[in-house]
Amino acid sequence: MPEATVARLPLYLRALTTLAERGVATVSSEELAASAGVNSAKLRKDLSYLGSYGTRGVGYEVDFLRHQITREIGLTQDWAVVIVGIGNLGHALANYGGFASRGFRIAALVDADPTRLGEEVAGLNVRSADDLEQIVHDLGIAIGVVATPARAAQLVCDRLVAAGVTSILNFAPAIVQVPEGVDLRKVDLSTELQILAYHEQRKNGAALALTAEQAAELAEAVNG
Amino acid sequence: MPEATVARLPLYLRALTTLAERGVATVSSEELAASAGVNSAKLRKDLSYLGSYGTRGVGYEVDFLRHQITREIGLTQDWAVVIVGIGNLGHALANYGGFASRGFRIAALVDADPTRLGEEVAGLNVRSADDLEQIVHDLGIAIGVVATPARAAQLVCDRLVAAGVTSILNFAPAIVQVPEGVDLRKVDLSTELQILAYHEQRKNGAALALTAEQAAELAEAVNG
DNA sequence: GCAACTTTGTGCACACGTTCACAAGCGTCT
DNA sequence: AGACGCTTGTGAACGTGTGCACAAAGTTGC
Repeated sequence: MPEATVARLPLYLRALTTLAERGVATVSSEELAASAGVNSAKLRKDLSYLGSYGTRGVGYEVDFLRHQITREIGLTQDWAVVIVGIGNLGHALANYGGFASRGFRIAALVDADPTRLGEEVAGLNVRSADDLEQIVHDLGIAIGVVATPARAAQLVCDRLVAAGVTSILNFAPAIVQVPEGVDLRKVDLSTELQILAYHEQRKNGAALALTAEQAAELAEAVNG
Repeated sequence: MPEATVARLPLYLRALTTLAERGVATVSSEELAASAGVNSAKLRKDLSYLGSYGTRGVGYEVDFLRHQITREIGLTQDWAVVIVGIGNLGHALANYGGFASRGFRIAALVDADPTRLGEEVAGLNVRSADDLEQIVHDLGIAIGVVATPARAAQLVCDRLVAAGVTSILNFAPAIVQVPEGVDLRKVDLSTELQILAYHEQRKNGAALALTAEQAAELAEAVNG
């Protein structure tokens, strides 16, 4: 299954959940694509990787398709997650309700700052980073979320990997290296803003360029 | 300039900043690529869109290249940003130091909850969502960050756009539509985890499949 | 000044992802 | 039963992105 398709399945799943809550029983690729914000042909091709779960002339059964995607992504089981770094962002992540409702259970919170140990966040006690290996092992954690400062990110990832974690979601603004076989995704808040800034500047630049062109035309009109 | 290249420029910028702080004056594409975690050919092609700023046989001058990328992305000016939705995530974003240091100034915080109004977060008073249009206009805000619950996201985006915001970074787990000419990027925490879960499951599944294959081989060996 | 070495910038081939367009299949209506 | 309308699933064309490989261009050493 193409990586691009995998990245869109959660999108479809969310759209289907919304439809199910509204009591919709069947949906066409056109409708589902619209509510997921993608092209209908792309949606159909994506879904075709799961199998032929649609009915021609009718569409897709919402509940059935939802179950198929859930199974494909692996959300039928629940995943234990450890969050490392309980600063502002770590707090927000620990309290984020969207994880639990999608099969991700925050199993442990870890921080290196001794003054934070024992603090209760989202119903869990913050534990020492020294115990990271033990925690990962005891709770059978496969997914780690890194919300530490940039300088700690590589070390934390190394230790997570050494402890047996094979999937890491990194929020720290740092490039970290992981060995083959470990999946690493990164979410970088300021990178996203920088990409927006680039386009924003180009919008303004385009306006200025147009003005320059208009000025040139004007000059030509005056001189000609 | 290709979109994929634009998305990598902030990465290079960060790597260059790190090098500059270490006092490195020049860097080869090979070294820079390594610290940004990309292929060196890709790095060179990306940089070639900016111009021919390297010296053959030597490499790139760190400070100069940094300045060029900064200019290209549009970080020579600073951008006023409004954060809408001051919940857990909004708090974390408001306090995130990485924005200010990269030319993004949090100019206003807005929330719809009347009990939160006037609360001071990161040195700013939380203002009423009713004043959104006024705030955007008065402070010359071009970039909006949406950290509201999912159900409010579309309305907030509509109002931001109507007020003149042309770039939006959406953290709400909802698909929102924006008119042509408005840039929308979304950061979805649980989607990222779901993608990891998919690969995690496949790793385990692959292990099981291997076992099944081994079992088949074993069976054949026994029967044959 | 020239040869040897290093590194950039880029043409080209390939892989990946997207979109179009349409045949195949299902339900409905007469 | 057969014709008709609708929607899926997919082959094929297209566009974008990646990576190799090498000529061009610079530096260093003699």
